[in-house]
Amino acid sequence: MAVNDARPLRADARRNREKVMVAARAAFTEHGEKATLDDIARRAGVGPGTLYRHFADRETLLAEVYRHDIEGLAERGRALSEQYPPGEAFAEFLRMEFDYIKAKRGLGTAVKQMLGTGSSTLIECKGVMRDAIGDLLGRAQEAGAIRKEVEPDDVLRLVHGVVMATESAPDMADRLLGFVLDGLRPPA
Amino acid sequence: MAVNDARPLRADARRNREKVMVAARAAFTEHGEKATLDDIARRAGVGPGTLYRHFADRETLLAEVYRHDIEGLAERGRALSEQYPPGEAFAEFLRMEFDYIKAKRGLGTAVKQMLGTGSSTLIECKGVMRDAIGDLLGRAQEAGAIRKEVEPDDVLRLVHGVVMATESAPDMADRLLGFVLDGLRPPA
DNA sequence: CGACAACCGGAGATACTCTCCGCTTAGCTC
DNA sequence: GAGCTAAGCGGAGAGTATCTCCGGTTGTCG
Repeated sequence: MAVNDARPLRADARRNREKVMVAARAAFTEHGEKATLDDIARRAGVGPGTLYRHFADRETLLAEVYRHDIEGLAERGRALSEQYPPGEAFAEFLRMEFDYIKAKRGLGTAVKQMLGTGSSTLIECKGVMRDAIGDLLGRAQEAGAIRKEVEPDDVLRLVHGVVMATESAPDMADRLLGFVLDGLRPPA
Repeated sequence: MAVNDARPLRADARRNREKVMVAARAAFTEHGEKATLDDIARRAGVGPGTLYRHFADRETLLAEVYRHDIEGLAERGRALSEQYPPGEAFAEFLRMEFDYIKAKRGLGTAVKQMLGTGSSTLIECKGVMRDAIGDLLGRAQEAGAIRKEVEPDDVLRLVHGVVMATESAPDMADRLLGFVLDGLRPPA
């Protein structure tokens, strides 16, 4: 729906969709994940009806904003693997993912809750992240920096977990991420 | 409020408060953290007004239910330290905490979100857990099973994180918890 | 038992999500 | 550029959840 229709959106519709996305990103960043949709519509200068035609419900909107960000993250991840040695690149990527979710107060938690509902957009996001992590992880493993039995999903979840657990205490983030990374390294 | 008032509650009020707690625990376990409060009141056989006099809002109620459970957990934790050797007791406690939050679908996430709001009940919970963990952690550290620089707060947050991250995939829980525990052990 | 404070409960104020539909306008055709 | 058509707009409002207020009721104490 609204994602891949036969004919392209009319110009005004496309504009409005974009305005809503921008307003939504701002609102979610500012008020946490529970910004009201009517308010987002108002900020965007469109009626609630317009917002809801483009995004079926609050979760869809949230997921769409998230998807956009995730794709940017994965992109930067690919760049990392060319700038750093394998082990470093991996650790650096985790820190990056980290900073992102940290900047988005509560968004991570909200997204996590939605994963249970089976949103197709989020499943897509997960795939994108899994690929990005999988690549870096594979290299790190070949280089002997990370245990062989660790899988991309493990990393995905661990990072998410640490992020969520430190949303209210960002200072601890690096420290905890460090412990987790140690747990992924091969035994000396 | 309603926690430590000068005079004790009237008998009927006390009864109602208890009925609401029971209904709330059932509802939260059954419908996840978003069971409606009016529904809880109905189940408990009281009016919404009564519910809201005892528990200022949804978060307060959730926190109160949580507190009750946490105290039980901490109690069981103390028992563990007498049944197992230090390192084992510690690991076993984490698994226990784990199973509890897992059983409570989504409650962990909800509680976590509230930590940011500074609920006094939850701060108390955290204190209780920190003490329980601190004790087991201290013994494990003395026995050389866990690194010296690990602090109770680290453990608290890591476990919470893993729990939240595996709410939608409980099968991975043990595995991830294992990685985290490895990260807390002294380097070989 | 009588009086009074504590407590009850439900009607309803408020707020939010999401829908429906009459009006507007972009974009194609001639 | 004028007219036609369907895509799109936006706001009124239905549905629902949270939380409040207050007239009536009931426990408790002298």
